[in-house]
Order: sequence, then C-alpha cells, then structure tokens
Amino acid sequence: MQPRTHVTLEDVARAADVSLATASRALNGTRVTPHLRDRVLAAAEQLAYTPNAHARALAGASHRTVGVICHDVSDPYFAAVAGGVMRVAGDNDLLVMLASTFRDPEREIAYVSMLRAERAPAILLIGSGFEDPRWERALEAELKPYLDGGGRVAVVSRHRSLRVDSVLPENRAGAAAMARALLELGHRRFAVLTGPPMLTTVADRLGGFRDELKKAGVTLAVTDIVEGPFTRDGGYGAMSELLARGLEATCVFALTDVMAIGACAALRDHGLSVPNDVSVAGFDDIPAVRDLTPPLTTVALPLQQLGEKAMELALTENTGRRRRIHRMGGEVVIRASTAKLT
Amino acid sequence: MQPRTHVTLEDVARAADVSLATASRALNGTRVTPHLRDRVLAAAEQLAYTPNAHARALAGASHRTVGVICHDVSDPYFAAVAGGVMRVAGDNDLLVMLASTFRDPEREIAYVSMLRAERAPAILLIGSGFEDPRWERALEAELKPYLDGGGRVAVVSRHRSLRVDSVLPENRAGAAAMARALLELGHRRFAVLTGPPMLTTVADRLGGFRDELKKAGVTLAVTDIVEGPFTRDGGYGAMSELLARGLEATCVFALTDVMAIGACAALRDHGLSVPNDVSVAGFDDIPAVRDLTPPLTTVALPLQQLGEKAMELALTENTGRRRRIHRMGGEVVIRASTAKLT
DNA sequence: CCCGGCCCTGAATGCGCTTTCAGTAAGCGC
DNA sequence: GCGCTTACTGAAAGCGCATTCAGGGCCGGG
Repeated sequence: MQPRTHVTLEDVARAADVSLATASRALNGTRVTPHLRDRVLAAAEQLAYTPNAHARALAGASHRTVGVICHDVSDPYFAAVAGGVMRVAGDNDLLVMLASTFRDPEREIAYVSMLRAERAPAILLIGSGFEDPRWERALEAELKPYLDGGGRVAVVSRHRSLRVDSVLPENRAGAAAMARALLELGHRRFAVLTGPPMLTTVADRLGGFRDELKKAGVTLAVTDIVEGPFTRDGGYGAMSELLARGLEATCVFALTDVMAIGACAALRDHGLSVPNDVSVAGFDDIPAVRDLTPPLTTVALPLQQLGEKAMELALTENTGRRRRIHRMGGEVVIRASTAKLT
Repeated sequence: MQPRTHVTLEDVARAADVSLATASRALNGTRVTPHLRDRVLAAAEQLAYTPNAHARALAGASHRTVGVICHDVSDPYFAAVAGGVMRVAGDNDLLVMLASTFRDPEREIAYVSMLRAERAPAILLIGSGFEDPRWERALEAELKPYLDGGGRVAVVSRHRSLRVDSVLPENRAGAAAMARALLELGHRRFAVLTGPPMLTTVADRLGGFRDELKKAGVTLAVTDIVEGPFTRDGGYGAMSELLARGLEATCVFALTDVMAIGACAALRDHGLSVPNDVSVAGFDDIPAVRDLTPPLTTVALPLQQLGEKAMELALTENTGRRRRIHRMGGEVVIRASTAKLT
C-alpha cells in the first residue's frame, strides 16, 4: 500500500494547538488537563485520525491481536476449535486473526514469521504436526526467539517436537477405544480410511486403532488401509477405491469425521446401506455428523474446549519449569452408523 | 508482549562487521558484493534474526498480508467464500488473515480499524451489511481514510451503503426464482425461516420470495414467518416453533442452507418426513447440503468464485470512476428435499 | 599516467509514536 | 512574601528499519 498522505499525530497536535506529547497523552488517557484533552479529542475526531499501529508498536505499546494458525479454517474441526479460542479471546478483550496453511509447512512458517515480526502477543498453532522432523525443527527455530522475546505460544494437537504448552486430544487412546467398541459390536474385518502420512495425528490414530485390534488377534491388512486427503472428497475417493477393489470389511473406520461423511456418500452412491451393509465410524465428533443420516458413530473430542484451553494456556503465565500439557477427549459415541454384527 | 531483547538489524550488522545499511540491503536483495551478502546472511541465520515488521512498515516497506473480515468463519458459507479469497491471494503471493465479527458491528469496526492501523494492503468484508444506517455510516467513515491512504477494499454481499467495489450474490432474484420453482411444484402454502432482521440479506431474500409469491396471488402470512439466528440451531429452533404452532405449510423455505439443515433435523425429530410430509428448500448451496438425506433443494451461489472475484477486485486498480459491481449466482437447484404436490 | 565515471559502502535522516526529562506555573506552609 | 512541592506541558530521544546522499575504491579511456 502506498501511503499517500496519512493523518498523523502531529497533524492532530497542530490542529489542537498543543505539543505532540500532549496529543499522545490525551489520546492514551494519561493525565492531561480536561480542557486540552477535549481539544485534542475533537481534533482527532475531526481529522479522522487513526494511530499508526506500526509506529505505536515500535514505540513500545503492545497490541491486542493474537494469531491463530490452523490447517484449514473451512474444515469444521478447525472451525470449532477456533470458535473456542475466539470465545476466550473475546472475554479477554483480544482480537483474533486466523490463518490457514493448507497443510503446507512452508506457509505455516511464513505465518509464524509474520506474526512474530508483528510482535503479536500470542500465537496459537492448531492441528497436527508433521512427521518430518525437519519441518518441526524449522518451526521450533522460528518459535524460539519469539518465546525468548516474551511471546506466548500454545498448540493444539501437535506434540512430539514442539516444546510449548499443549492441548492434546487423546488420539491414540480414542482410536483404541473405538477399536474395542467396534470389536464388541462383533466386527472382525475392518477397513481404515487414513489421511496424509506426514501428519502425526494419522500415525497416532491409525496406530492406536491397529494396536488395539492386534491385542484382540485381529490384524489389519495393508490392502484394507486406503489413504486420502483429510477432506470430504478425500473420504469419498478412498471409499470408492475400496469399493472398486471389492470391499470385504464389515466396518469402515475413517480417521476423521469429514472423511467419514465422504465415505458414507460413496457407499450410498454405490447402492450400499449404512449400517445395514457396512458400518462406518469416524473421529472428532464435529457438529455436522449428528445431522447425518444415519448419525455417525465417532470418537468425541471437546472441540470448542480444546480451543478454549489453548487460549487460556497462552494467556496465563507458566510458572513451572516444564511445559504444560492438557489431554482431553477421546470418548466413543455410538450412533446409528454402526450396527451390531449378528 | 514485553520485548525483552530482540535481535535487531544492528546486531546482525555488527556480527557481520558491516554497516547497518549494508545489512539491510543484503537482506532485501539490493546490490551488495556477494562476499558481504553471504556474511550478512550467515550472521542473520546464526542470530535467528527476524526483521521487525513494524519498523519495516514504518520505514516504508509494504506488507503482504491482507485482512478478511466475515461474520463467522465457522459458517460453511463464509468458509467457502474465504476459501476463494485465499486461493487468489495465494496465487499472488499474499498471506491472508481472517477475522470473525459474530455479526457485532462494533467488532467489525474494531477489526477494520486494526487492519487500517496496520496499513494492510487490502481489506475484504464478507457478508451482509446491517440495516441500521448508523453502523454502515460508521464503517464508511472508518473505511474512507483507509481508501484515501491508498488501501484497497472489496466487499461480498454488502450493498446499499458502502461505496466500494462489490461482489453481490443475486439474493432477491434467487429467492424469486425459488418462489417460482416451488409454485411450479404445486405448493401454495409456505413457511419461511428467516434470520436477524438487521441484516440486509434477510430483507432481500425474504422480499424477493414474498414479492414473487404475491405476483402469483399467494400471500405469506406473518405467522408463517419465523425468525432465528443464521445457524443450524437457529433453524432447528425456528422450525420447532413452527411445528409447535401447528404447521400448515406444505413447503418450508429457509433463508440459508445452514438453517435448512437445522429445520430438517427438527422435522425428523418431530417424526415428519422430508419431502413426503413437508418440502424444504434453502439458499446458498453450501457443499454440505449434497450429503444431506435427502439432498437439499436450494439457490446456488458460486461461493468460492464470490471470494475469488472479490480478491481480484481488490488486487486490480479501478480505473473507472464508478465502483465496480459484480452480480453472481442465484440459480435454483432442485434436489430431493422438495416434492411435487399432487 | 592521470582523470572521469561507476559501483559499492557507510553515515545519517526520517517514518509516527511513546516516554523520559527538564522546565514552568501554580499551590502550599512557614 | 519566599522557598519548595506538585502538576502539567513541551522538547527531544529513540524504537528498528529503508533509503538517500556523499565518499572512496576501482576500471577504462585518453
């Protein structure tokens, strides 16, 4: 943007016939004779003066806008978590700005860098980290000076690498619980719709599910695991592939609800009934799955609370010497998309 | 945030044993002897230097982060439009930050003010404006100096008041087309689920629908219009109220798909079948409605394109003397949620 | 061999604001 | 009435950086 001519504090001061210092004080509520203060305020109003946030920040004032970085705001999962963040932020008189990385590590770092450069008071990272330690190290390197400079960081669902305050959904335990629940329904042959292997969440959920099955003597064939992006269409595609191959499983576990929604659509388009022909289960419990027909069995995560907790962590000083970690959620909710195998 | 000690350009310059000016040039790609440049880059890397965006902006550089303000990012409507914005922004090497106002005019102004203070290169406003001219005037006053200062603004779905480049969904015409389509199916008694009357979109859609019915000699009783927030639960609640009163309409038109989803849920919970007992139609064509059972009849808006066009408007200079206005969408898509009345 | 010109570097300036520091006028006690 | 504190105000410094301006090597041409 080409700043053509901006109204500056100096203009206001001149218009009010006071010094620059007095104008600044009047605008910031520091003690100034009421008479002068009114004059300054009037002049500012009249000139449509807006303080330059950059100059202000440079001169030492702090902002009230925190940054939230997630994979994709249009994904209901992130939308819900972000909603929680905003609720708490709103209560604390903070503004929130959201960014979507579309799971591109470089973009993620670009946003962190920007927020850091802007000296945002806090940065929240929402969503799975990357398996590739190179990226996590790069991110850590970007975050470190920010933290040293007094910035506050909290993450949701990103563990392993980043040594900051964290809110962790019970991915592994939740997936294991789902495995037990599905076994209990009588299923023995499963298929899994999985996401990008570069995400740690994928490894956790898949691992938790597979390990629990193994304990029960059920093994998951490689051909029963199909990968797709963590989107509705990704789920649709993965399910279609599975169907094309000839589906032998009686139950499909999608690593996210969003994928499960796509899977249900594919099943329906293929003339199969859920849960009569195939049972389907998801993970996350996004609000939309209750309106599905049939409603989706899933592993419930308190999405909103995840965000709230993260914002709270970022807002409160960590007095201890270790990073704080909150684990939440992971309860199985059985709905009508899964049937008892008779 | 308390800046304790930050690595500054001066530190880098000292470490590389060059002048501050040279360090600045090296980092910004201006001509510098390769030898020195490498030394500076190495020093910067080693010190984990991040330029202070505020100082940089203050000194005249321009940012590459545009701001997008919408009512609620977790609403699929806005998520889709924002997706379009981000696509175009990404192509132009711009970062995007999103803000949710939750339909609070004050918060909207606060975000504009912040973005303006930060001298963001562009601000996009997504979503209906407010009927109360007071707010629109306040917003206009906030925007005016920003525009004068060279800022670029584009809006989606907000007309009447704001005199800036706009992308307008065909709300009125779309609702009218829907009225015709439903009449053609044989319906004569309608109910409407409407949103907050303070939004201009509500007036447009409701007006378009009602006027078209009137042309066909069908009048909409006041008691057949129920108001609720533009959310899934809002639709659920409004529909429930309608049912409690004793529904006489054969067809329910919800002003947004999100409300329609809630309405379908309420109908189902009430033991009624869509479309056998009641037909339901929505507006927007958000992606989720295709996965509904039955899929929703609605007025299709090219949501992604709405956002893309807005970003393009903001990116291209308006050479003419009038503001540019693009009208888009408004086609009726008949799906299975509406039945022919026999 | 000397001088003009070019390219690169460093010193210095200013972006708009907050804040310290010093200065002035008013208010108080003795 | 005088000295001293109190209460504001104004001048000025400096936040970190981009950039202009001037100075100093170096090369080529005369």
